Amino acid sequence: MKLNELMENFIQEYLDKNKIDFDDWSINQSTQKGFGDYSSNVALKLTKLLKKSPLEIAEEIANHSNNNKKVFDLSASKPGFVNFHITNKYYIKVLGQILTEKKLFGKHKKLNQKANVEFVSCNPTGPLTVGHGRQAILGDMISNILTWKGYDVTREYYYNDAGKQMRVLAESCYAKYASQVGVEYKEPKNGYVGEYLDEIAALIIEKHGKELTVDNALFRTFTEKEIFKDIAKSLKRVGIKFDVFSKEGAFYKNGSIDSVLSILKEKNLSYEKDGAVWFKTSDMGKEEDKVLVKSSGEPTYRLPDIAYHADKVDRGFDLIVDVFGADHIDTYPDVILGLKCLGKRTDHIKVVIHQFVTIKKGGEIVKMSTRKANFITLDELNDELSSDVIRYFFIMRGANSHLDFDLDLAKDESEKNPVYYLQYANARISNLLARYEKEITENPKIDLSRLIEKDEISLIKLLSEFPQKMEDISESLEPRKLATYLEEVAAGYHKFYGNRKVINHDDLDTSFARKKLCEAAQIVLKNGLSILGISAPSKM
RNA sequence: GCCCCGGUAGCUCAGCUGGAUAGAGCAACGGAUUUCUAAUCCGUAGGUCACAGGUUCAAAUCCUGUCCGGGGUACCA
Repeated sequence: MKLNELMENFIQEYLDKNKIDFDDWSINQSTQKGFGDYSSNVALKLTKLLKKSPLEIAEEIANHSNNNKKVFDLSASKPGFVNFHITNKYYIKVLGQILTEKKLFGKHKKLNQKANVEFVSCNPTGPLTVGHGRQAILGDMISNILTWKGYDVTREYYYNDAGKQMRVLAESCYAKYASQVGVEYKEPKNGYVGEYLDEIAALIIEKHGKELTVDNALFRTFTEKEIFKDIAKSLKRVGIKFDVFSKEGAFYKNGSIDSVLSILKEKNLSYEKDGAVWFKTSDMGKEEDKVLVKSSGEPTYRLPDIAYHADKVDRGFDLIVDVFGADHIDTYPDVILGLKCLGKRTDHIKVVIHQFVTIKKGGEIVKMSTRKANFITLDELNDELSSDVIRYFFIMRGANSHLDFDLDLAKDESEKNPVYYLQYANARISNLLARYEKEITENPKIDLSRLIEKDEISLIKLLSEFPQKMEDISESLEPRKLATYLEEVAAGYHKFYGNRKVINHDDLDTSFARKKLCEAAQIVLKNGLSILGISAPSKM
């Protein structure tokens, strides 16, 4: 049984025995030293009900019969906490478990459930920016976390290959083409102007000659293909691959957009006004109705989004995660509403919203716009920093906080990036283990209970928390928490390493036990780093 | 206008489903090194948790209001 269950049972037994019906209590890690490893507020919460002083209740609970003396001792402390002191014996047992389970330690067994994670999903109108990078890495790590949790994960990229944006892109590309072949053509209003389009135009000339006219479909298809190639390349450089690409166009072709419209109309949830089709969102608690089909006859993004999500639901995933930028905060509820109106299941959809990245360059905040081409690309970042550093950089802040990305500082600080701290801990262990094998050839008996020093036990304690940590993270979908945890593990290891000599010819039994602890620390570090998609080199 | 996020050490940020004496990294200062890889460790200093009310045995954490900063807000996606 898990540790937290054992502790919960202990308190529950007390409540049952005294016929107290009460469940508003919890057990938390103790923040203060000297009060055990975990503590419960149950006594404090019970004061009103029992009309006794909290300390008195706490003492009563702490003193009631404990069937788990091998796992924990108890104490009560002011103002009324029940403290659990976990025994070394228990930790030693977990250490043995880590060493046996190795790569599987903390990993959930197969759930036989499918999860879909949609992320990046930006239209192929230009290279990926640093802003997209945050989402790419966040989504990738969330996918890893869900895989670790036991899901079969599909990574999906959805984009619009059919709308106005792509038309403007095609025309912008033609404008570049025209200027290169010496034909007069006015650039479209709000067109794209980035240099990448010059290159694509040149490529079109090279492959298809100079005689093309503006209505040639190549300017759309070729450009889309080229830009997409580029996007895929940028993603690959930070270790990201997608399983499925869904195109908006497909939902026009297979009729699902029409069918969404007709269902909504049938249910009297849409109406026509000013030549447009409106979604009666105001009937469902929204402030105003939203447009589904513009008066031009073109749907807004909302409609295909609903059709696309309906398709995802129909594909039978047990969990659907959408990773969106902050601009979707107002819009995704419409999509969910749409699904509900179609009678689709929505309770298994999780939306992770991340705030935007603001870029500083030369001390100035850069307003990013793909259209105006004053963006910083993920590739530029990649040219300067390693994939490991980039991955870590993006999740060092919570997704829900703005990320001020100072490009100069990132380069400057890449040497100080905490990712090296983690990697160094791992490299240190590798080196030590190799050295151990070389120097000590005897095979002493395994006696892990020789680990009794404070720094040893607290390291094991940290390691033992890994499975629960992953459990929490797979709920909250916050990779940052894993990074923070791994930093603690690395710190715990470095501390242990500084205090204790592992290789000691005069005490082989202790040496061996310590070596085992090093192995366990490495197991947890490597497992964690693999989830973050960060390498664990054995030498640095 | 409406919506979202943030305001915690000099700087960058953790902590926020309420719990005990508010943490880490960087920067500053002092120490440890014939190294099991110092990309490390130990210590010192640094705080009115934006402000004001409220709820509670208990508030950085929850509620209300105010101020400041960032972002979003189309018949663009």
